[in-house]
Amino acid sequence: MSHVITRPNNNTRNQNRASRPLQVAEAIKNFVVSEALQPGDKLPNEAELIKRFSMAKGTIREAMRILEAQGLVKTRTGPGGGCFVHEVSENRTRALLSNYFYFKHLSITDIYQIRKKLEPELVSNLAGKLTREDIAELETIMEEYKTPPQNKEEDRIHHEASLRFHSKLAEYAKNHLLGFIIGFIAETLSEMTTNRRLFDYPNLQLWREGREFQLNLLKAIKSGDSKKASEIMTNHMSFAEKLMQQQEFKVERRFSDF
Amino acid sequence: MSHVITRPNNNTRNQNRASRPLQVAEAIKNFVVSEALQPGDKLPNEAELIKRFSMAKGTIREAMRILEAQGLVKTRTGPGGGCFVHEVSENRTRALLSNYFYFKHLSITDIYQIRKKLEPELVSNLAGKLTREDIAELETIMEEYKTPPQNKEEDRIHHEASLRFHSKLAEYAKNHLLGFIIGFIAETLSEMTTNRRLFDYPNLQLWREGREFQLNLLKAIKSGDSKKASEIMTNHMSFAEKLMQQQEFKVERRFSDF
DNA sequence: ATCTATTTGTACGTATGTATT
DNA sequence: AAATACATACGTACAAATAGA
Repeated sequence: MSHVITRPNNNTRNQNRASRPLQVAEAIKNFVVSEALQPGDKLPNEAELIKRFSMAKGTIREAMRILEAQGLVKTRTGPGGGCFVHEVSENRTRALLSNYFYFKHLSITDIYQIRKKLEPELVSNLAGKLTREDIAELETIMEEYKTPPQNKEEDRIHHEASLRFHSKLAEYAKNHLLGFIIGFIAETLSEMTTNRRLFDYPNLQLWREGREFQLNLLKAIKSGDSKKASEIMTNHMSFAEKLMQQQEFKVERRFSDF
Repeated sequence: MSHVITRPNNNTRNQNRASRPLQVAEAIKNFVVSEALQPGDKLPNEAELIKRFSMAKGTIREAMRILEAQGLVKTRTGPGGGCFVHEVSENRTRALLSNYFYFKHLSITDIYQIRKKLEPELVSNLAGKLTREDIAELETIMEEYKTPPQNKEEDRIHHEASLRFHSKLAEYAKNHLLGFIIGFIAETLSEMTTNRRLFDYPNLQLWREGREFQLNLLKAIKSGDSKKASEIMTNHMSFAEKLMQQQEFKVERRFSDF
């Protein structure tokens, strides 16, 4: 017997019960699970839900906004429109997670403690597993790194390209949890360092190390040398951490949009 | 000049613009950031927002539901009530993150790859840093572990207590990112294993190892021996992973409630 | 290209619930 | 206990978007 959407009976009075929209949202989530609905599947439409729950239009709509805010559904107007189950996107999840860290404060040390442990692990997994296309994508990013930076602007572009390089590696992770964490960290660093105090002149040492790192890493990955890849990443992480520490980043706090 | 809440002007027509409630929600988030509002600070009330945005009550309310779903605000009724900035709770964030992994699928191997790297790191940080009260809390959890399990039910209780032990350690992390990840994983495992296929009889070997682990770890932490603590955790992780692999867990997929 | 049917989105007035004073 | 100041819920009417004829 499958789960049925109905109005929860609140005979009990005056207690800490959830608001009606929240109740509706939870009921719909249970419905999705019990019916094993997949992304793209259609939920009952507004009119139908109003009937099933015996609640007002506004209440049902607020419930939909809750589910939408969580990224679990998308709605479309028009014929054939309605409310559809939606796979929660990585971007949205990252944004929600940054909201959590808006009031906490992460230091460079905190972030690099994780990076130093996980990124070597990641490249160790990837060694020998990337397709020609994957490699090509990484090489495209490296193109941006080809020449030494001539000015501050190029310095900034290089810095962001280097974080994109790490994000791209994260995308290839078979371990989705590992990939998500590393991707999240790369984005966080990218946001933190957008407004960073740049060196007074382009940093050639940084450029050289970064380029060498990418070249060596790619070579190790191509040749399937896990141990080597891991080592290269470990060394790079130590270098990057030291550099970031020196630069006294101005951490920009903000909420990410969706 | 600070950011001001006003109605976004959508002169443009018929394009992929965000829905009004979403626009309002984003505007309010920007307002919070620009005014540097802190948890507990009050947002303008419904009537006020209706005026400022020149939008209907329902639209404003839907926007509030979005922010509430993200855990960024809480509303209270009554005089002195209204909408208040709220620090996003860890539980809520964990729930949102599990939604993301609802459609991805994490294996025991995936999860333990992270655990094996991060949990030793955590206890290494904690060694010598815990207060008498912290230790006491951990010992309370260990109480549940004191006697060998007599039946399946006790076996289950022990298993959950052991995950709570890890969660508790995560709470003490100074590195909030590290703490969050470990706490999230512990909760995920706890959910995954609620319905696990238990052994036909209480597992004494598991109990013995678990208890020994907790005792030894606590000793190392008390004495401030980071290296020892890390080692003990590493060994325990290997043991736990092997055990989990053997048990062919039935992974229960569901959305977490709030 | 226009109309039509369908479905969500917006607006608003009213009534009710809830917590503080 | 009553008044007050809010949020919550309801129901209707109409606007906007979109697929298909």
